[in-house]
Amino acid sequence: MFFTKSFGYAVRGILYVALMSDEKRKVQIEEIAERLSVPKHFLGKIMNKVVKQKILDSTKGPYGGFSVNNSTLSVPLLKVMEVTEGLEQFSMCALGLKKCDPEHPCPVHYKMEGLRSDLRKALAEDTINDLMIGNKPELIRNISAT
Amino acid sequence: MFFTKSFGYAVRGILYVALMSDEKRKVQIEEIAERLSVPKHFLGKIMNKVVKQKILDSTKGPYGGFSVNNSTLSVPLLKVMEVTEGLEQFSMCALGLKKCDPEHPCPVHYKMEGLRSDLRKALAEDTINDLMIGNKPELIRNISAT
DNA sequence: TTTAAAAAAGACATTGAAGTCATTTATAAT
DNA sequence: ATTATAAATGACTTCAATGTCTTTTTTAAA
Ligand code: FES
Ligand code: FES
Repeated sequence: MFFTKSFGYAVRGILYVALMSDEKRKVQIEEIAERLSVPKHFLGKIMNKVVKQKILDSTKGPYGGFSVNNSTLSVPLLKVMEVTEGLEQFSMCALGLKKCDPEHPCPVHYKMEGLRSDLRKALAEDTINDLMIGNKPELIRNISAT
Repeated sequence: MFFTKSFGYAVRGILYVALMSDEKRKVQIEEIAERLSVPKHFLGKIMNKVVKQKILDSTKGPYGGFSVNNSTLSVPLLKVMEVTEGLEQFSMCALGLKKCDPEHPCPVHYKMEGLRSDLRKALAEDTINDLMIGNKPELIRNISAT
């Protein structure tokens, strides 16, 4: 795949919270990790970053957990990528060379630049909300690892 | 970048040999590693795989080294990727889910499938020869890490 | 046939992503 | 105030990609 596991965990975790935290209920890391078959503590660290970047809210203590805020649904996947693995990918040479720019184009530079920008555009356009079309149970099934 | 370092080393190594082994001269790993600023022994292992897959020829001993064969120039980059890091990327879920198919599409499946197939197509179309247009010294500069 | 050169092979070391575990901090209910 | 709950934090382990070093194998020249 193009991304780190952290990115996948983050997207699925955010999505799960967005799908489940209907009313006042908050969603605990325990539940997310179980339903998504994801390592609990590792997911915890990733969700922590997500909260620090205001993509989700969290509260400690009893009846605490993760919940959406007023920006959650409009967060683009590119933002999630930025939080989890950074955006260096998009400015790195596909062949691993130090510089990647039109001044020092490796033999695949122009082609790769096009593909990278396609991917980046797709991630910038797609928001959490865009991933939530469809019926809830099916969506949840489709983000669970089985 | 989308690829492993191994892939980049392989492409650059093959390209260097294709550019330098004009006449009867063979190119040694020592020279390749130096010119491309790549770890010698690691490159050696990668070149070894490349030779095993008949992308290049090699001979041991004095006056030995790596040389192009009659298929080298028509090898697509996809083949180089297959040799170095495999093609699993193209059938893996972008979110890390076990299955990746239209039966179990994650929320980014269709978009990612499109992007992946664009990349795959680009790599399948582009051959070593396609990367060799232009003047030799500049090409060599452009695959050196500096 | 001996020697030197070069690739091939194998045994380790390093590194960063991923994962585990224990402790600390914050908070809601009583 | 105390307690229980849940996130946050930090120390550690694991694993695969990468990188280093040494030894082995092959081959051409003399
Ligand atoms: S220089 Fe290689 S992709 Fe830009
Ligand atoms: S199922 Fe996720 S990319 Fe195909």
